[in-house]
Amino acid sequence: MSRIGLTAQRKLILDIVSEASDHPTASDIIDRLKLQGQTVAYATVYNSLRYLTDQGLIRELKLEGDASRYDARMEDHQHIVCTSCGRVDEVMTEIPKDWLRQIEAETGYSITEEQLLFKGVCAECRTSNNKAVQ
Amino acid sequence: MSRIGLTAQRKLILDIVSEASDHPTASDIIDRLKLQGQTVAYATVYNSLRYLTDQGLIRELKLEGDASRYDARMEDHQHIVCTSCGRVDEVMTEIPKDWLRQIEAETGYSITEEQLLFKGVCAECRTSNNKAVQ
DNA sequence: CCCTTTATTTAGACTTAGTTTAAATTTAGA
DNA sequence: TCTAAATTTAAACTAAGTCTAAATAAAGGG
Repeated sequence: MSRIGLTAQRKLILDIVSEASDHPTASDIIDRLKLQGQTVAYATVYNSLRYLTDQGLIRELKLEGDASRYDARMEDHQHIVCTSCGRVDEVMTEIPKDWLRQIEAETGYSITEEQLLFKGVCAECRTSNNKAVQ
Repeated sequence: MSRIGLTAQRKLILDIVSEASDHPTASDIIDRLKLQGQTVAYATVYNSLRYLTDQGLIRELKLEGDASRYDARMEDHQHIVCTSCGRVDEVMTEIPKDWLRQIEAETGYSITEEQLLFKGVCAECRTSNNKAVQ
């Protein structure tokens, strides 16, 4: 029985996710590793991201687009994406407990997790009369 | 300027999505077309799904797994997925308005859309002492 | 109606994101 | 040190979806 914990590769990847504020994709992470002059195999990046997710050290997010994004903020929170510029911000406001209880009553499920994605236009895009996606 | 509306292929696909209660994927839809003895090109299924989504006739859902799912119920609603058996149900309970206003205040966004995914264990899985994902 | 233009469908090549495989390497611990 | 288990690696592979260019269908003006 071994309890290796963080290998060098996993640590590198955890550090990148922890220091990022933009919820990077696997491919973003590969780019940043290259910028640091590190070479980590493609599959190792994916394996490590799964390992870190399973260990509860990071979270996998499926937001817009095809590629999963990763987030090292583990406090309970949700996300909001700007339909105009694409930035993703954190939503820290807690989900109303009585609303969750209402949903459990309606559906018969016992809820264990919530993945909430809000979309809208961020303050910057609203002020800079950017008429993109509105 | 032409306003063709529904071609034969698009109508076939809309009917499949409308009659389904299981949020089918593109590949599910291709299977069901084959079962009906219809042949619609692969790319046409994707093109049609996008067209129908753009026209507001169906909704694209990104739930668990890699493939998008499609839903013809257009009333404002959300989804809940059972972590034990994988079934997906609709959540009709409305999002508390004051909570949304709170999030707008916190983030500075003006919210235009919500994609909320709840996870939990459905009533059936709980009673049939299925210990899978708990 | 016929002709031209525009939209749609089609097959198949291609892309992107991620998984699998099997060998090589590393690590842990007896 | 030696062995067994875990991890990393490169490369092949898979799944989901997009793109391209040609073929077909439909619309509208004359």
